[in-house]
Amino acid sequence: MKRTTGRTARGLAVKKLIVIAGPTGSGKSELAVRLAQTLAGEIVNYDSVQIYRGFDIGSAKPSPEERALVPHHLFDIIDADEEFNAADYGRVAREACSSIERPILVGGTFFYLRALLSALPPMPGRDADIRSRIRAIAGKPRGAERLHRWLSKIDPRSGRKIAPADRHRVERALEVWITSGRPISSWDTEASDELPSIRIGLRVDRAALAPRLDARVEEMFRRGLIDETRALLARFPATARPFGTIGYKEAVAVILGTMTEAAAIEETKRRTRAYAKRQMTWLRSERNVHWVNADHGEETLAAALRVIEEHA
RNA sequence: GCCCAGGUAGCUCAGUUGGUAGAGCAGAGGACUGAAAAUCCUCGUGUCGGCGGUUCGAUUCCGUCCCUGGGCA
Repeated sequence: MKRTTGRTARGLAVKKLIVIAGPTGSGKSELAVRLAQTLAGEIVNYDSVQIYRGFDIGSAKPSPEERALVPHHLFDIIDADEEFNAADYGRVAREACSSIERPILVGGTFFYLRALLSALPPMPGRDADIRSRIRAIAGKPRGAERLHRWLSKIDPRSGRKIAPADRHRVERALEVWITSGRPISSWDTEASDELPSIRIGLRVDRAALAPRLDARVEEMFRRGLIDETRALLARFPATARPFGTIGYKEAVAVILGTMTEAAAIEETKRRTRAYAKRQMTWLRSERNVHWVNADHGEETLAAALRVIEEHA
């Protein structure tokens, strides 16, 4: 196999999306910027919190300086009180990627990535009225069990797959049934729809990751996560979605006086670690991921470039 | 030195009217179809502080020693 720099610089015959994946704190953003500089690429975000305007410190959003180095897309595209979900992301991201010469996807919300690459089935979307009806039942004694029994009746497959306590999934499955008359499990994605991509997974040393994540959380609080949250809280209702995310939820608790700052830091560390673990679990089951060792500077970049050239 | 209260899973603790013990957190693995940094599922043998005694049987009762808090001197 021979490679030429010309081929890499000129672009690829078939456009493949370059995807950088890995747990939080694995150095995805840095690698992406280096890749973008080398390949004349543009960064496209697939992180569900970094899409929100103003949620900067707690989401570890790239700084303005970093963003000035290469074009960055899908950061700061919505406000905290706007409704936005994976399906919206899939639509917005497909459009963004189609207009960009060499997109390099970076983020950690693999469900969003799936919504982009595979697209979600053409099921009905959210329906606020139906949701509140379902939630009213859920709030009653043994409501969760009743909803799950209902689900099992209309969609045994989903009933088996979804745990009664998994309120989000039970709720959505029933919502789809009520609005479309079809069980959610009957909507399947067409595998052929998948956009071609080269997925680079950053492999990290588990033992080294935990202390690094801890340090990063402390740094976030030192840099003013609580003040940032206070300012956002003045503009948006505390019930807005991003206020429930890691770090922001704890910062809100400190502002409300229900948690000490020290406890907030510990809780944020805990949830960050759990999040990284969930990401790794997801990534492990993903097919076609090319693994590259993180934190090896030039070596990581070189390995990533090699993967891209070999699979372009 | 004396008096209390404790010493049980990596941590915080519950419990056993005497039949060798279980929660939360941590940790590990997994799921993921419009809330996804969300929401869930699975996984618990540890000289029950040491040593003696009573007992068929002690982590549980008794004695003693050690350790940690707190109080009194």
